Amino acid sequence: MQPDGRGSVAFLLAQLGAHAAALFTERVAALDLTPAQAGLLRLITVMPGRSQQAYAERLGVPPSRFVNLVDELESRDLVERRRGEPDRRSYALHLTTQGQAVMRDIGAVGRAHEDDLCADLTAAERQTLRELLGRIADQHGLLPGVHPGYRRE
Amino acid sequence: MQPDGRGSVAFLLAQLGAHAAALFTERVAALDLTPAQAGLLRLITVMPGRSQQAYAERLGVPPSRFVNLVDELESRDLVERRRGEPDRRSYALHLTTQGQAVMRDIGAVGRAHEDDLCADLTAAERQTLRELLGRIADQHGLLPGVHPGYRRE
DNA sequence: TATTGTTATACTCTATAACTATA
DNA sequence: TATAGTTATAGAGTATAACAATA
Repeated sequence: MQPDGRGSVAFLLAQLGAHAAALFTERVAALDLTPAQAGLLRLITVMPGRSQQAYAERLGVPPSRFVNLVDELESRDLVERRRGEPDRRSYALHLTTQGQAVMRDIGAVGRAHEDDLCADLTAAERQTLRELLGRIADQHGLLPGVHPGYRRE
Repeated sequence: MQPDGRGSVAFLLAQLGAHAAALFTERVAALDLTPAQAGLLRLITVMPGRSQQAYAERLGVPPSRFVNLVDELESRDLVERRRGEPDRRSYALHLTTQGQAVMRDIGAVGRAHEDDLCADLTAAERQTLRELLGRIADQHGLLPGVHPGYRRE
């Protein structure tokens, strides 16, 4: 523990990260989504039309689990599987119109989440914080938008 | 996603938190410990001699799981159960001499972990980061030294 | 009767690997 | 024969609740 009694950067990151993730889980639950589902919707938004394999690999999720994730979203008409062309073994994933609408809701949830979390910081302080955290993320090779703890949500 | 393409503070916290936790898991595994075991050893160091119930409540771990945690540490002679006085239903927990030695190893691991994580930041930047993170942690009522994600490690 | 700690059990989540269809 | 996706299954980890000892 450090002189201020709050702990190291590493511990604060782990502690706040878990807290932020738990808050986000609650918030997207209001949209009847898990964080994993929300994350996949976002990824498809950013890079649409890829194969399931491509998304699964990027997220670090084993195929067997990924199928389930897509099944849930497809059964709710948020995501559409389209047979691959010309390789008909694969499926390309796309958001439906409903999926795009839900994606906008997720964006609103994300902004509320951010404001709640940083409520006590000024705009300048948030910017400083984002820069410092971004530097660490860069240095450790973390992909923007890909949650490492994704592997179990 | 933010203009710099790295994401919001909230997302960076969740992402880096999971990454930091994963790195720490690897490091303490070298001591043949899980993060949960290391966390309990630390808690007993800070406030020794309390009842199992007191520790379990503080960590937010259900009693049935806590028993297991103590069993593992006791079987390795790192922690000792002492019958409560005068209430003989309870057990007070203490570190053994071996447990104290392991606790020193955990401290060394923690410092290496911190240095690795913050390698690219100056001392002043680390301090700034710790202050900003500490403010958020305070605001959200997080207890120093208590990992929320503790509930499943 | 209530409380501390323990044990039993059922449930959820996961990865591994077998399987189907296309190539 | 190899690959994309799917399904089956067995294992790990968890919380709930029944239990034993002490108050």
